[in-house]
Amino acid sequence: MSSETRERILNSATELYLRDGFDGFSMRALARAVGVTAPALYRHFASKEKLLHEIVGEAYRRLSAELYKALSERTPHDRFRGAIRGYAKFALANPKLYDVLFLPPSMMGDGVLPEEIEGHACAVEQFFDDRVRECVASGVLRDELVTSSLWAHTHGLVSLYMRGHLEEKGIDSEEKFRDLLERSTTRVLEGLGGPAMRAVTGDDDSDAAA
Amino acid sequence: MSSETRERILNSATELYLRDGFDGFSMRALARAVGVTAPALYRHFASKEKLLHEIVGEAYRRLSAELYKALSERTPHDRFRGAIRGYAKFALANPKLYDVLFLPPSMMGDGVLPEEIEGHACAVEQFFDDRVRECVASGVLRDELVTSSLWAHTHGLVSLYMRGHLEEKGIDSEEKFRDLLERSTTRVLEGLGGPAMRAVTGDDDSDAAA
DNA sequence: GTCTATAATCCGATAGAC
DNA sequence: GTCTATCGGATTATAGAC
Repeated sequence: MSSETRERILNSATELYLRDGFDGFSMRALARAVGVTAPALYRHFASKEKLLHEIVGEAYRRLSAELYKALSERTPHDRFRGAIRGYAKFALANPKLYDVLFLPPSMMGDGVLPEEIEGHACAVEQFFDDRVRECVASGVLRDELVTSSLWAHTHGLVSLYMRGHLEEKGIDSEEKFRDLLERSTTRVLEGLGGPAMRAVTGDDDSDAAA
Repeated sequence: MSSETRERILNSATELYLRDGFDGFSMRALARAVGVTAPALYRHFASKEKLLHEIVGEAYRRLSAELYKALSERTPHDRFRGAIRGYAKFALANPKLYDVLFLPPSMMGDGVLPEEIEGHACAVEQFFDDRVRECVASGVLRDELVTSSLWAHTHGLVSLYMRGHLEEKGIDSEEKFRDLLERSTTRVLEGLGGPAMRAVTGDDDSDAAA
């Protein structure tokens, strides 16, 4: 039963953290939300900072679980597209936890993040690197450099959607967003440029000829 | 003289905001920086919240100023690339101000954002729409739908860089980031796919043939 | 318009009873 | 494991003298 209370604290803490930020987050308000008194929280977490670090760890754990599902796909391209879908699925299913992964550093406290969390972050990046690398090997992607471009495109779309910046363009439901993500990813892979694009970028960027 | 003092407060406030972020910002620290005492600030701003709203307005003003510089370029494509550069330039020069433009509204204080700020946000989106539209008209971009893809790609890259997620890939300076942004944008316009891409996306996505 | 002084509130964390 | 009580400190904001 002890871990059940811990879980309840952690859930409320995640919500409060994303609403109030690191400094705005208060152990007292958390205690009120959970329905206990403040000192009781210190039976489960050594300090405010430690508690918040656990939230970040949980976020990475859930994201990783979703990503690794893509490994059951059969081709590099399917695993790569599956990874993007899993990434977005995690973000839409856990919007607050997703926000945690990209919160401004100023809201993550003064101290440095524990090594365990840094490890989780590296693992996610490595996962995407691996997906891209095997796509390059099979000729589906141009080169390893596209990892940044694709991650940026995916994270950017998710981020804009979750903050309502795509509503003016008619993207007002998860279904429409998933459709946009699929079509936008395909377009990015094929090129956003129109018929006149080659003339514009072909002669002043050596990367185009490589 | 009265508005001059106000300006001095606002400048220091912006600076402190850039250093400490939304939560770390304190009226007392601001008073110390300006060289007056805290109560004096309340002669010029009704509350901390009102003062911070003015800072958000300042953020949009700086972003817009950077964006509009791109209008002096001579072709739609140059104006569009210039807009992306200006967007990133603002973000790198004012990282904390950039963050606030994408923070959930719940973290911007209790009340609703002033209408003036909402107007600024819409103006920025309209600006990007216009840049894409004239690129479509001149055949440099495929269609208006790429606005989301390009904004997402740019915002995503900036966001990943500012949170240190690109350091493992050797992007550890603003100069390297600007170079990555240029190359990644060009690649996205031309397509990230390799020689085998058409076979993968050509038959199960009708958008490819359009 | 700025100051000193202060009210009122909130915070993280701990001690010790139960 | 949770409680009451409390320390030491921070904050926003106000009152009233000058």
